[in-house]
Amino acid sequence: MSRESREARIYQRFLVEERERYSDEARAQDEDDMREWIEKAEKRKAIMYEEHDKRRKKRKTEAINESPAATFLPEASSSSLTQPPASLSAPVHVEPAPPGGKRPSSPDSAAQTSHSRYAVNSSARSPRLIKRMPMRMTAPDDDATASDTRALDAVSATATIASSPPSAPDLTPPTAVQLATPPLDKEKGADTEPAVVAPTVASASASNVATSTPPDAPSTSAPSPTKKKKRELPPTFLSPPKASSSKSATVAARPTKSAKGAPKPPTKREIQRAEKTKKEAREAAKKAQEERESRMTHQEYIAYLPQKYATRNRKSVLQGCVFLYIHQENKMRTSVQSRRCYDLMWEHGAEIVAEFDPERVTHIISCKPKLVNQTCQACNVKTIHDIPERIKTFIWTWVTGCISANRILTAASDDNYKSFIDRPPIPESKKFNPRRHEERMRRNEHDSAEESSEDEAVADSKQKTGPIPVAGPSTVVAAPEKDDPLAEFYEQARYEAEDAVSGDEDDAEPDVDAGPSSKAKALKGFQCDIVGAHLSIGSECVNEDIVRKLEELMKIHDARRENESDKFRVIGYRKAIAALRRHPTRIQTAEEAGKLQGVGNKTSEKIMEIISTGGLERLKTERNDGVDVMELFRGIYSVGSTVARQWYTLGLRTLDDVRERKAGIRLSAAQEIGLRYYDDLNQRMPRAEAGEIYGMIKQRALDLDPKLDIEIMGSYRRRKETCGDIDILITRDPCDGKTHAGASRCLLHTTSSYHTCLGLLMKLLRVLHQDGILTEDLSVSHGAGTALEAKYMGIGRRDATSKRRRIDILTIPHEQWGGALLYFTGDDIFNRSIRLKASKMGYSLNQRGLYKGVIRDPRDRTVKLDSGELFASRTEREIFDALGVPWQEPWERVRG
DNA sequence: AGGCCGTACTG
DNA sequence: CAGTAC
DNA sequence: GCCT
Repeated sequence: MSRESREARIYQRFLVEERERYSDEARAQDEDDMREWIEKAEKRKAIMYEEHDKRRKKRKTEAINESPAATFLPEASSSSLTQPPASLSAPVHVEPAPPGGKRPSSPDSAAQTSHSRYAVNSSARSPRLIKRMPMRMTAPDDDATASDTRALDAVSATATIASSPPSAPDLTPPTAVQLATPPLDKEKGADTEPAVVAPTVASASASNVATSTPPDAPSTSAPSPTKKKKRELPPTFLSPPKASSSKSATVAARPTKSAKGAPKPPTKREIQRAEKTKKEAREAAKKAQEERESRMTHQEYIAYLPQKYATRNRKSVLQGCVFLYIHQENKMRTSVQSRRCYDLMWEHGAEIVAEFDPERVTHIISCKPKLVNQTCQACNVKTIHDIPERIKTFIWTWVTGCISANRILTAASDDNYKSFIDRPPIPESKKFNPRRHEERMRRNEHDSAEESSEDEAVADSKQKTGPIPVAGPSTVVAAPEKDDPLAEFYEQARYEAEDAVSGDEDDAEPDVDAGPSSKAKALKGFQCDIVGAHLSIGSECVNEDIVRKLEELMKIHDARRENESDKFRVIGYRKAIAALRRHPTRIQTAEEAGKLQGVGNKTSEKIMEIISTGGLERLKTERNDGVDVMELFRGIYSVGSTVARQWYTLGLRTLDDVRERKAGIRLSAAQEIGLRYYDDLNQRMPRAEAGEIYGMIKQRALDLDPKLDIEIMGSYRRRKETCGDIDILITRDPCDGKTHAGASRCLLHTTSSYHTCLGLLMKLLRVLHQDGILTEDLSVSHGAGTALEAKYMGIGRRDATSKRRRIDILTIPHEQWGGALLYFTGDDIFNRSIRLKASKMGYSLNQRGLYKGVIRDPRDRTVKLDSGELFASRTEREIFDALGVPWQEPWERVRG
């Protein structure tokens, strides 16, 4: 009550102040803009989804008919170049239909209409509108592509006009700013979105529930606290997968309980020590347990499950299912992953069998896609079609999907078809529903009505929401909800995460009884731990010739990129090269090279060859013009290896080919911009210029709100002599009740003050466009209009005479300053390294901060079953300390 | 043999 | 979802 | 590619 009302009061004051700055007329205009903006955005999004869906389906069917082919062809370009004859001479912006004309007509017409609309837009807009009203959407929303014109469009358009008149449309295509739908249209968006009035530090800690809630109706009227806050924590969101692992049946005592019961009174140190001994005992037991388990066969482990979980209640999500799990492992042992999968399935109520029994098995779960052979083998059938239709075949992600949705997913309700192994398409449409119903009836005799009657798709959206990480000051640990069924799980996760740190802290604490303090804790071997790694970088490298050759080789692999492993090969090369660059003395022998971190056998052999012969055979044999062309194409912003190869395969060889849209290629808005300023954007700018542009932007931002915190990051912050782009980070201390965000949806609907809805970033962009500092936009994050966290990516320049430069602007919640700074300062290798270390220590590091207690899907580590809890993020140093990484100034973080 | 950073926008 | 970027 |  008190917090809400105080926030409301603060917000009221904020409104009053804001109102004073606006004339009635201006406000009315802004309100219109905003309303219109929201409507259009929602409509457009709907259309886009629809279109996209259609297109995807179409493409799918096409793909089947067409041969894959498209490998790297060294020559034979000329023939394909001449293939679409008409197009080459045709006026540039008339796009030739793709060969075969499979696509709907939209592309061509879209390109044209958007051009013409561009003209209309820019001329029809009254000067006043252009000036203070970039949100205006004049374009009718008739076709998906053209309706891209929006938001900043007007502003960027004006800027573009200056440089090249619309009469040459081929040179100045519209700046298709993609100011996509604001998060407003998602329930979720509105909720997670921080309020204009962010809770103060104190109030944040006072509420242990989720994040700040936007002050509902700031004034009196009927506040509707009902629907919004429903979601705090879905009753049974997901379950502790990890829990099982630590649950060694032998270790009965649940340390979590005591931890929960005894909050703070005893000194921190005492608790830590007590926990440490407990933890050690636990760990020993756990390890022994793991050891035993790993020696079991799959069959044995499955048989052992009931015993392992004898003392625990099982969840019911998967109740009634009988799973056969398909894996690729040696039958005599079980891997950790498989065991975790078994655990998870069992814990959620599934029965598991080791051998296929068509009478019993209801689902076949494959640990990964495409294990058709293994599946057939396990089921003792010839083809996958011989498996009775009633038995569903899914891949593992389906299981985690079911668990987080808390229901059995079906192909009908879940369009994630990837979760399903390809089976004859018939059952899906026709027989599926009745059968599903029938099945459901059978397996849910007990908990009946509610489940079977529900519309799954709808139910899904209700339940999906996960727990929201507490974004408070990192020192505050929110207590889990008393009646939250997952409380104990969170507690467990937290406890385990602390294990990871406490060891490190021991090292720092002199008083702890010597003993096992420095156990295995000190994780090492991470690039980020090496202090002074940058020192040998600045000067010209003594191994430059070697590096050159290896870089060549890397580029070749980069260009080829036929499969996933090529990607990692490139990363491997990059690391080796970085190590070589850092090495201060001339490499003399292969052994010497091999000692470097990141340089292995293969590379040291190559190095040896270079040293002795001065060249690399491999370079000569592998090199072809494809590599050069791919490199050329990839220089275009937003063109990556895939597109570059596509174009090459289509016969394109030069940028002019691209400009002329040979072979009917189409460019995205960003690619078009990237192409237009190809030369500018591929050139690094002198450090001084970056500083100047930063200064100009900072000035304008401070004009809007003097209390902003603004910092330049990236290579500038690392003190590089030249900068590839300009990264600017903006935040604002919410201590006075204001933030840099705009109003959230609920405010928009409960007040009539739409003008306040424009977040700082939006306002700033407007100004920068007006002043000609920003000239084009590449992408603007959804939250730019309203959210605390938003990212802008675009192009700008110091003045009309200088080159165009990449500019990124980021706004973030104040408490994430450290995490964001760390991340956007880099460099790349340092980031990877420090994140890897975090992950190995049981944390997760991202641009928002360091999280602990993150639970990942044992199968797919990128899937988080629990997003964890913010652990440190206020300052960079806080994060370094938590990870045991020695402090390094930004310019000391250079690794590549 | 299995990893290799983690997240967001576009279309 | 794939591709791209940071 | 490299590393565990």
